[in-house]
Amino acid sequence: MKICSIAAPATAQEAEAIQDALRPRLDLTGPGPRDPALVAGVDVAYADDLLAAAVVVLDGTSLDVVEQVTVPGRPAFGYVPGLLAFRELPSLVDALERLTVTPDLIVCDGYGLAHPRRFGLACHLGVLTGLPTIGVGKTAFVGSFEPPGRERGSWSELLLDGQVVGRVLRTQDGVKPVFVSVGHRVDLETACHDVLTLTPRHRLPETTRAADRLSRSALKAALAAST
DNA sequence: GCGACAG
DNA sequence: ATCTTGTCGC
Repeated sequence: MKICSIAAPATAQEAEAIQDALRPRLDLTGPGPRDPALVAGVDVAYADDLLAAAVVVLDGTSLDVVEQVTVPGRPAFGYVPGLLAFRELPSLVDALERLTVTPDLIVCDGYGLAHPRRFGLACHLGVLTGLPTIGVGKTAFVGSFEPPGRERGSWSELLLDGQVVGRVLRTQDGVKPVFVSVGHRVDLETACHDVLTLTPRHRLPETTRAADRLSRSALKAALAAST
């Protein structure tokens, strides 16, 4: 699939300006894909100045792997809270371009609309690919919230500046909740529905679990090959 | 001014 | 993200 490449800012100020310039291209019109046929998970693993980006496409119903791609690379930007996209997206876009199928939804590690400038990694990847995207974060980043009920499916609003920017969602009874926010072309209700479909027995979506494992093994292989 | 801070 | 042993639970 063809994807717009991400700009390479030299400074944090430039990076923030790029986010502000792209934010108007966001499509927050719902509802987006409910029970998508093909769902992609993306992740990046690091070791010193090397990295491995991975994309895994799953069948939305069986959750079986349909296709997977890995790409070795170098971090394009330091880790700066709020600017994660500039660090991870260059390599992830490379990997996505090598995909032979087009996913109906991309599940990102991290945040989307729940972001200081309302343009987290999931939003950025959505604008670049034109595909529906959502963000699923493992830890708190921005926004305030009350803990959701302990049962799977319980959720509470993630509020930022008086606006609902996401949901804190319990994906399994008694486990730590995850932070769901929309990226592009999906509404929050649909995003949470899809996350629950992707978490039949674990806290994290099968897409992120698969992408995480793949990126780590690819990094290990790249490390061995460079020796 | 001082912390906090996705991955 | 990554560095890391044993340990509790399904």
